[in-house]
Amino acid sequence: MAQITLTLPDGNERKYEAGITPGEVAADISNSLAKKAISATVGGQHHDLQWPITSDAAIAIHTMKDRTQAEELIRHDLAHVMARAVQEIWPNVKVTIGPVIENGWYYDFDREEPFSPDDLGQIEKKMKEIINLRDPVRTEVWERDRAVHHYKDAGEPFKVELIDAIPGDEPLRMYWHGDWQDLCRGPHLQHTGQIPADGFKLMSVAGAYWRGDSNRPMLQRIYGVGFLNRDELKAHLTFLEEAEKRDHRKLGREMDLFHFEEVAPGSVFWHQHGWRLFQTLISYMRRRQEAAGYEEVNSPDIMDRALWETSGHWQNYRENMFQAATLDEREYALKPMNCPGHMMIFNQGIKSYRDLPVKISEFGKVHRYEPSGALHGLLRVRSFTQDDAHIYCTPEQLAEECLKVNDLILSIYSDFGFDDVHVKLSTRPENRIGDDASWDQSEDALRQTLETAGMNYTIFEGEGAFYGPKLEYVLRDAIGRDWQCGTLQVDFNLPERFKSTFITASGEKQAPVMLHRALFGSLERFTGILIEQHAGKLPFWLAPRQVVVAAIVSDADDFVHEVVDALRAAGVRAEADVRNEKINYKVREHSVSKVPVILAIGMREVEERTVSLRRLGEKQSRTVSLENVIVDLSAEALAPDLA
RNA sequence: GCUGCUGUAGCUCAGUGGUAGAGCGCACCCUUGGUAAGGGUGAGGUCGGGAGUUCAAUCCUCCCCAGCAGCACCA
Repeated sequence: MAQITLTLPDGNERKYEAGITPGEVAADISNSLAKKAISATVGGQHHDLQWPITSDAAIAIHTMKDRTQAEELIRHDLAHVMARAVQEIWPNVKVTIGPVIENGWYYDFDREEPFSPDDLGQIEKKMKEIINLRDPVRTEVWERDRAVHHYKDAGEPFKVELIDAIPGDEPLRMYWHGDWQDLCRGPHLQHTGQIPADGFKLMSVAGAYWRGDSNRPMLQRIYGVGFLNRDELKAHLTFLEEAEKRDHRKLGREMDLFHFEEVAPGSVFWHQHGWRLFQTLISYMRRRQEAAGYEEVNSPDIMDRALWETSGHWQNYRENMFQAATLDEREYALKPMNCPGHMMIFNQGIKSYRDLPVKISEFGKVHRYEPSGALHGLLRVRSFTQDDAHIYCTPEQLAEECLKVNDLILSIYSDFGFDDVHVKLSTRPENRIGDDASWDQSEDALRQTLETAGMNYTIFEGEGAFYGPKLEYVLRDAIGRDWQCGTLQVDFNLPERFKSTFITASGEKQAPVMLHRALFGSLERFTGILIEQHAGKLPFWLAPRQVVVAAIVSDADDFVHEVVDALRAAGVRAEADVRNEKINYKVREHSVSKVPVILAIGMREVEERTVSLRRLGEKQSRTVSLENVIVDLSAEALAPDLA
C-alpha cells in the first residue's frame, strides 16, 4: 500500500497508508478529537470524516469551533433529519432535494395534502427524537445502475431523475442517517447527535416548482433555520423581529408616506410626506445628471402599436404591457420603457460625431403588467418612475462612458449610505436579438468597466436582456432579499431597429452604440430600500418632515410660529405643533413618526430667544440660540452635492 | 401565474350560526403641562366582493378580488 503524507495545520507532517480517512487521522491524534471531529478540510476541499484520502495533502480536522464548516454540516444534516422525520410520519411522501441556504436549509417534498403549521410542530418534535437517537451517519459510493434500481424500487421517481441529470458515469454517493437513506454529495456529521437539538426551528411551508421549472409539478418546500446553539437561534429570530419593524410597508403607513388600494394593485398612492421624499430624490438626481452632462427630456406615455413593433416590445413583451385603448382603429399601449421614445428624440435632425456622446435623461413613468404574485410593496410595482437615460456614443467612446456611469452610480449610492453594493453582470440569454460579435463586444465593455474600477461582481450567465447584456446594481432589503436598482446595459440592437445614425468624421452614416442606464432604477423601489436601510430614520436632508417646533405652553405659540417661519425661510422643512397637549406627548408622537429634530419652546426659550433642541433617538436636549439653530439646520438640510 | 395562509373600526387585533368588541388613533370638554402616552365624554363597522346552504351567515360551501410568505417571472 502506498504511503501518503498529510500536513497538519501546525506544519507537522504525518505519514499514513493511502486510503486513510480523516476520522482515523483524528483518532490517531487523540480520542477526544475523534469524538469532537465533524469534518475535515483536505487539500482545500470540505471532506467527510469517512472519505478516504488517497494522496499527499494538507489536512485540518474540524470541530464545532470551526463555524463555517459547522454551520454548513449542521444545516445539511438537519435537512436530512427533517426529510427522515417527514417520511417516518408520512411514509408515502416522496423526497426530492434539500440544500443548505443562508441561515438554514429547505427540503422539497411531494405530498398530496399540504403541510400545515401544526405539521411543522410535529416534524420538529420527531426531528429532536432522531437527533437524540445519535444515529450514526454512514456513506458509500454506488454505481449508477444500482442507485437507479434502488430508487425505482423505493418509489422515488424524483431521485431517479436527479441521477439522470448527474453527468457521465460519475459514481454516486449515498448517505444513511440511521436506516434513512439519501443521495447526497456530502459531507455530513458523524452521527445525528452532533446536531444541536435546540439550535433549529422550522419556519414555513411554501410551494416550489420541481427543478425550478414552472411547467413541472409544484412541490412542498419546508424552510428551516439552524445554528450552533440556542442563543444564536434566538438572536436570529430577534433579528427577524427587528427587521419586521424596518419593513417599508409598515413604516410607510406609520410615517404617512404612501398607501395601496385594491383598485390599483401594484400602483402607489403617494401621500404628501412620501411625495416630498420622492421629489427630493428627483431634485438631487436631476442636479447630479446635469453636472454629468445629461439633458432631460420627456416622451409620451401612450404610443401607437407601430412604435412597439419597431422596438420589438410588441413581439417580445406584449403580455407585460398595459394596452391603453383602440381608438379610430389604432391600437395604443402605455410605455413599459422609455427607450423607444428616446430613439425618436435622438432621430430628430442629423447628428454629427461631434455631438456624441448624446446623453438624454427622463424621469419617465412606465407601466408593466407584472405577475400578481410578484408584487411587493414599493419594491415590485406595476407602475413606476425610472431615472432613465440613454447614451448614444461611438464604439470608441463606449468603454469610457460605461466607466463614467459606474462611477456616478457608486458616488450617488454612497450619498445615500449604500457603500456595499453587489454588482451582477448578466450575459446573453438564449432568447435574444443581435449577432454574436455584437454580444462579445458589449459583454467585454461591461466586464472591463468592472475590472477597471476594481469591483467585485458576480456573473449571471444567460440573464441579460434580449437586446444586450447588463450590469445590475443590487441593494438588499431589511431581511436580506436582493433587489436590482441601478442598471447599465449595452445595446447594439435598438439603434439598428430605429435606423439611428450619426455622421462620422469621414462623412459616412454609422449607427451609434447605445447605453441604457438607470441609477436609482425605479424611484419607488429605491425609496422602499432607502426606508428599510435607515429604518425610517432618514438623514436630515431626506426627511420629509425635518423639524417640528412644539410649544410647551400656549403663551409660547407666537414665538413657535416665528421660529417655524425663520426655518422655512432658511430652507428647512419645519412645522408648528401648538396643540393643547403636553410636551411629553408631542415628543413621543413625533419621535414615533421619525421626525429628526424637535424644537421645544416654553417661556424660558421665549424670553431668551432660544430653542430646546432634541434629536431623534437621543434622550438629551440642549438649548441653542435661534440664530445658531437656523444656521446649523439650514446647513444640514442641504443635499450632499450642495453641502 | 403557481402552492399555502390571511382579509372584522383609520391602525393593531379579539369574537360568535341569532345582524359585533378592545387598545391606540379621531372629535369635544377639562387640563398650560418642561422632553417617549394627563383626565373625562363621544362618534365611528353592509365583518374584502358576489352567489349558495339555512328560519337565520361576519361565522359553513363555492367563485372572484386584494394582501402575506415562498416559487416562477422581472424584456
